Order: sequence, then C-alpha cells, then structure tokens
Amino acid sequence: MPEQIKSIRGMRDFLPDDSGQWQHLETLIKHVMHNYGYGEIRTPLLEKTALFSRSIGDVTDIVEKEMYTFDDRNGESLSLRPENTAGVVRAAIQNALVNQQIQRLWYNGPMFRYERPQKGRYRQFHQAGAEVFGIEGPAIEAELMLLSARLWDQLGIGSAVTLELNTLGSPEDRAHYRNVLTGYFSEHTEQLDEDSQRRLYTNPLRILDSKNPDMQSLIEGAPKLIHTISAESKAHFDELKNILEQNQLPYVVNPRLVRGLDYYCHTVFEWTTNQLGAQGTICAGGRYDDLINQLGGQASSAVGFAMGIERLLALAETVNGPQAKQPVDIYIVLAGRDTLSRGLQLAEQLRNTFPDKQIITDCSGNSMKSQFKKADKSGARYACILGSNEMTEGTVSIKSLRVEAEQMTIKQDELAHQLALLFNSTSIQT
RNA sequence: GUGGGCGUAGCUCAGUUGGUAGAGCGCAGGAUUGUGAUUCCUGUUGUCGUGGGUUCGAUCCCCAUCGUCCACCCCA
Repeated sequence: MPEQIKSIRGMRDFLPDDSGQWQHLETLIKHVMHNYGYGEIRTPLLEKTALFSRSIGDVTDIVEKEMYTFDDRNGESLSLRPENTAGVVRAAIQNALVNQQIQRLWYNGPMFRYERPQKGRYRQFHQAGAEVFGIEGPAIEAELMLLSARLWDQLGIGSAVTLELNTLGSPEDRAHYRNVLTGYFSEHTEQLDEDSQRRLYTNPLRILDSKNPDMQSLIEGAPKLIHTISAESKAHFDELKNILEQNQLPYVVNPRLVRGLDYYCHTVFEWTTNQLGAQGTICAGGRYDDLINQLGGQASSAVGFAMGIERLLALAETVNGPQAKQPVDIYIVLAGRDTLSRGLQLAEQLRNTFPDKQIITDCSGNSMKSQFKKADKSGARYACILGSNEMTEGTVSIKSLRVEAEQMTIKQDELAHQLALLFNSTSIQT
C-alpha cells in the first residue's frame, strides 16, 4: 500500500459529528452581529507580510516566528493571516470605509499561526470578531462587551466566563509607562527570569503577565499604569466602568492585562474562563486608535475584538455537555433489491412535500434487522417500509419508532399525506 | 523554540520479566424464512506509528524520526 498523506500538524478536519456545533455557533454569531447592526466583511486569507509586521509589531513572536510566510512567484513576501484586524483595517482603508465614517464590521474565518499545538491552540484556528471605526468614546467599547456577553448567554456559557478590563492609556501614556516599567525592571534584572529578560527589550508590559510564581512579588511592586496615565485617559476608563455598571455587566479590573499585540491603547479586555486549562482566553480585544493611520489611512479611532471559535466550542461542550445530533425524521427501510428504485422515488416525493425534514433512504441492501437498527440509531421518528408485500400491493408501511403506535399499511400515494398528519399530531403534543 | 506523557483492531484500552497479540464497544450474519431494547450464537479487521540498532528471535530493550496530548513560550 502506498504511504498515506496526512494532514498538516495542528490543522484539523472537522467531521459531521462536530459540524452541528460549528453551525450552531456560527448562526448565533451571525444573528447577534445582525442584531447590533454590524455588517459582514470577508477579506483574503493571504496578505502582504508587511501588513502584519507594520500592524502587529515587528518584535512580537507572531510576526517573528509564527507566521506562514513565503515568497510569491514575483518575489514578494506573503503571509497567511495570523489574525484579522490588520486585514479588516487594510480593506477598510482601501475601500474608503473609514474616512470620517462610522463602520461596524464583523468577520469569521480561519487564521494561521505556526505554533506548537496544544489544547485550544491549533495552527489553523478560527476567529470571529468585530471591528468598529470612527467612534471615540467608551460607549462603543461597552457595546462590544454587551454584544459578546449576549452571545455567551445564547451559547449557554455566560456563567463560565469573566470579563477582565484594563486601560493602557493613550499611546503617549503607554510609551511613557513602558519607559517607567523598563526602568523598574532594569533595576532588578537579577530577579528576572530568562523569559522576562528577553521581554524587557521586546515587550516589557508582558512581564506583568508572567506566570512564574518567583516573579510575583517583583511584579506586585512594579509601578501601576493606572497611576501614570493622563487624567483624560483615566476619565475615559472611568466612564466605561460607569456604563458597564449601569448596564449590569459585571467586570474585573486586571491591571496586569496588557495584550500581546502592539497596536492597542486605552481600553483592553478579555473574556476568560478557568475551565480550559492554559488557554483560558476565549475572546479578547481593545482600542487601537493609531492603527488606521499607521497603515496609511486617514486617522480614525477604532476598537474591536476577536473570539476563538475552537475555544468557545470546547467551553460550550464542557459547560453544556455533548450536544445531541439532530435526529432524522423519516428513515426508509427497503427489503429486497427490487424495492430500491421505487424506494428512492418515494423518498423524492416525500422531499417535495417536506423540504425541511431529514429523510434517509437505506440503500445498503442489508437485512431488515440491520436497517431498523440504523433507523433507531439515527433517531428517526418514522420508518417507512417497502418490501415485497408492499411492492405487489402498491402500499407502504409506516412504523412509529419513538412512541408506541400500531404499524399501519397505506397506499403509496397517501404516504406524504399520512406522514403530514402524524407530524402535525405529534408536534401539537410536544 | 523548551520540558514532559503517550502511540497495539474503526473506537476505548489490556498484554508479553523479549518467543510476532486479546477484551469490550462497533460492524456484518443468524436464533426471529420481513421489523429497532435486551439476551444468545457466529463472523470481521492489526505491516503492535515509522526507520535503524542490540538479540538466535523485538510489539516489548536502545537510538532516531513522525504523530498526538499537556505545560512553558506566545496568544484567540
């Protein structure tokens, strides 16, 4: 046998058993976004590498070593998108969506990062997100949080997640704080672990996020950003907290929450859970007022977030348990080769009458015992049986598989009508 | 990129102090010459992840490699 070709590491197949949950979540997202008046945007999976190095930040690991980057045939460096904010901003600028306009956009699709796979982390993974352009105040930030909270409730995971908030201040505040922090940690380099010594040069704010227990007292002693930011930035953050309180959306201020990407300023937030191991962030975002200008657009404020679809599905399964597959409605049992053709014909007629029902024709030619077993497993409410008796008499039998009822044999041309009566009567009961 | 666990039937796993493998589930047929629980009977599938080494002999020991899982890093 020739060697099998396997999928690429960290890139998974989603099989029919999973796709019901995916479709459910994607439908919820679509409805909630519509509900808030957000328009869907779809951008290419592949962009120029420069887009990401200019937006995400040159020294982040994502750009340095986690992108799928290669040269196009004309020698230009391209990358599979590791996230979608950069692409959406690029598209908005290019299509003149941002000039002094308000835009509410959402997206859903695959992203790619060359990382070591582990629970809730894959090389091809999926994010849905929203981006809003042209609104300055904290109200729109609150709207995004309320929107996501609504989605969690609809998914049934509302009680399993926590909203964490922080502010980075204005870009100037952030730059200033970065210097203050660098100064503080530089005085204690001997207490920094290896990772944090590196972060001192790449992204000192990330040191605050360190999980190393030996570093915690040092981090506790670090200057707090909230004390160094401007009065204006603080007022912005206070107003946001006010709005959230008035809308009864609980939150926790986490001063260590800094986000990894370079473009954030002012409000940053994460929805986290403690039920997914190390990958506890299911959704994250914040304000990035400078990015549009950085990417060559007319300066405009911007805020957005992205949620990890795989993590959301994992959490929903943890919280709600495995979800049952949608049961089949009608299962057609065919006894004998000479019934197959007629069976397919009857199935087609039933589909004309019941375009929304799931109708399976057993084409296997296996024993009736086996066909009924399959019908039972499929969850079918009714089995329609066509055997040699029915064939000669022009009839078909209907057997109820879910509730006790006598099997009936009727004329074939009455089948759709009879099933319609049965479906109606049982749906009234339930 | 770093550290650790694990790769045996479609699935979940057992096993051999080194003598080339088994259970349950599933699947197929039958007991019930045309009927889904349960029960009983019969049958079914494996290059024991891959390559090399040690050995008379390796699924088992050693090395490498790939895959997978968990944590770090990074991040949704």
